[in-house]
Amino acid sequence: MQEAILALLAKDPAYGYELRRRLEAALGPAGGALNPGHVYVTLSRLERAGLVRQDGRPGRRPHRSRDKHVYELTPAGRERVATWLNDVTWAKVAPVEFHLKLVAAAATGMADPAALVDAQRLELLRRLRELQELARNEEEASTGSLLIEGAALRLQADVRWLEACERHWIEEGSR
Amino acid sequence: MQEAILALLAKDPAYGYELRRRLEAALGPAGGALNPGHVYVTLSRLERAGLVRQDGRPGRRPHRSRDKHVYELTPAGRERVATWLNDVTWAKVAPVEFHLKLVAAAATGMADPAALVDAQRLELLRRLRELQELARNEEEASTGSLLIEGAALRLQADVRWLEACERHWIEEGSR
DNA sequence: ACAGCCATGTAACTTGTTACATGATTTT
DNA sequence: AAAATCATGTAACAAGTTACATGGCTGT
Repeated sequence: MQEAILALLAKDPAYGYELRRRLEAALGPAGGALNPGHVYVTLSRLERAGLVRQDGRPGRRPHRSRDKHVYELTPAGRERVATWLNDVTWAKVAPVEFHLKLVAAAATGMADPAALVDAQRLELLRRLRELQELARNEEEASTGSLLIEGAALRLQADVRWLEACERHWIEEGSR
Repeated sequence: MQEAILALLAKDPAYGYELRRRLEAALGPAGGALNPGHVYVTLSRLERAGLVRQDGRPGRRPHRSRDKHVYELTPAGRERVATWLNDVTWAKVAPVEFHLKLVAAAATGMADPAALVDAQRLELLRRLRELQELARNEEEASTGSLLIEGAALRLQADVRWLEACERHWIEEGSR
C-alpha cells in the first residue's frame, strides 16, 4: 500500500480521494475494493515518515478545490520510489496455507485430503471463470487485462499443483 | 501463523519451541526461517482469544519437562480448525506489486520497463534454480518436496507472465 | 568451565483493516 | 429536497515482526 501510493504520487501530486480512484484504475477489476479510510491512514503515516508532504500552495485551483489536501513526494520519498523500482524482491509464492491444511487433515483425521483437494479445485476453477469474465469486459490490451492474465497464470499453476497434491496424498492414502 | 499453530496443536498438545520445530519441518526448506519469539506471541494471543489453553497437568513428564508450557486446543479452537479446513478461500494471487512498478516506471520515466522485466526475470530464474537445489536435498516424495513444487509452478507461471509484460510494455514503448 | 542448544517470554513498532463521523458538492 | 458522490479523517484493534532478556540443560 505504501509503495503503491508513493508510486502514484511519483507521477504527480494528488489528494487522497483521487489516489484511491487512480489506484483502483491501475489495478483494474482484479484488484478488488479498497477501503477509503485506508488511503488517508497511509498518507498520514507516510507524512510522519517524511516521505510525503502537503503541497504548500493553497487556494491555487479556482474550481472545486476547497480543502482538498494535495500531497507530493519529498526528496526522501522520491528516493524510496527509485529504490523500490530497482528492488527485484518477489513475494514468497509457495502455496503454504493449503499445504498445511493437507498436512493437518492427514494427521488429525479431521478432514479427508482428497475432499479438500476436490473442493479447492472447484473453487480455483470458479475463480478462473470469474477472471475470464472480467477480461471480457476489459479492453483488449489494457494494463488491467495484463494483471488479470498474471492472476490467471498463477491460478492455472495452482490447479496443476493440486493434481500433484492429489497424486501425493491419495496414492499415499490408498497404500 | 495463527491457523498454522492451531493446525499443529490439532494433532496433539505441544509447547512453543516444539511447535516451531514442527512448523519448520512441515514447511520444509521452502518455508524460510522463523523468528522464535513469534510463536510465543501468537500463542499468548490465541490464549487470550480462548482458542488455546495451557495443559492443566503439570509435572506429568518425568524427563526434561521442567517449566515447559504445554498448550492444547480448547473446543473453540478445535472448531476453528475445522472451519479453516473446510474454507476454500485462496489468497489473492495477482502479481500486483510488479504490475504497479511497470505502471509507475512508464508513467514517471524513473526506470525503463524493459530493464525492470529483464532484472526481474533473472531474479525469478535464480529462485527457480534455488528451488531445484532444495528439491535435490529433499527426499523424493516428501511433503516438503511437494511444497517446493508448488512454489516452482507458480514461479514458472510468473516467468511466463513476464513475457506477456514484455510484449505489452515494450511494443507499446516502440510505437 | 564454556559453548551451544533448549525454552520462554516481553516491549515496542509497523502495517493492515474496519467502523464510524463529518460535511461539501452534484445530480435527480 | 433528497440521494448519491466527493472528500477527509479518527479511534481502535488485529497481526506480523524484531530486538532483546532470561535462564536451564548438555556435551566436550
